[in-house]
Amino acid sequence: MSRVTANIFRKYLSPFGVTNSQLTLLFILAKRDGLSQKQLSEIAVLEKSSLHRNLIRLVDAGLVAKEAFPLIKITDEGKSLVNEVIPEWRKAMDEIKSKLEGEGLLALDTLTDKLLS
Amino acid sequence: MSRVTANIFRKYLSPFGVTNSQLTLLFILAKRDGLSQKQLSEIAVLEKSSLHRNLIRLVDAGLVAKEAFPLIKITDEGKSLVNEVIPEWRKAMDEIKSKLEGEGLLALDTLTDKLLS
DNA sequence: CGCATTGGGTTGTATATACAACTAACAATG
DNA sequence: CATTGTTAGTTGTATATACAACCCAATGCG
Repeated sequence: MSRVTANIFRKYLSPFGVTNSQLTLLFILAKRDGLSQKQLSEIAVLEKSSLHRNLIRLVDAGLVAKEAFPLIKITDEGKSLVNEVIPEWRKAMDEIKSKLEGEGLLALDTLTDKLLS
Repeated sequence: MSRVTANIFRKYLSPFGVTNSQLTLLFILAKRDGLSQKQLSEIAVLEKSSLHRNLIRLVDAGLVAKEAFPLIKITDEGKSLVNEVIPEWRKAMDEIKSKLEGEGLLALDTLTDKLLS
């Protein structure tokens, strides 16, 4: 299920040049800017080293800035991107939800049955 | 959500020395042995190159054999492992389900709201 | 005041994953 | 029969992720 949903997100997000994880971080910063890596990693449920490396890519892309180190801030460019992406992100969520619901209320049960029957 | 669930699986599976993905493949082969990589990759929704590399690790671990190449077969050791692991795997699933249900019927909605509010 | 402890951040390493490019082998058709 | 075309499998590369080990700074306590 992780792979299926990640594939759907990727399909909708790739035109924007951001990955699934990167967008999650941008969403968090767009809502509450100026977090430490520690805080970000807790909110995103992302190991601190993984977060660290994601940030490198976001800074390289100019979507996030470490100027106020140790605080992490989203740039104006990052904010614009978030706003542009949201409609496509919603489409991805809709596709995921219909896929999950289409296969029974809790797709996990179905998967369990299929795997362990 | 992918990270949260992967972490739960990892917690229960690590004592057995298999990863989440590897176990999925073993489950599939335990149910229907002797598949081509192509078939396996379709069933597991796993890109063929990713599958290829997972198989290398499974073969190294002696859980899967490529003797009947191009058919992939689970070894007796692999089958035993699957049987040993299933109870722990169920515990992981239970923990995941209670986490999902505990946060509202479709946790995805909650997540959406949290992220985009 | 100095040493120890703690905690955030960084780096090393292994696995996971996808996409793209390639190879090899088999098939179909002129 | 040879050339072409398709397809499974492999390899190259970039990102994602976790865990473990580290470093460095700040703080606390003897």
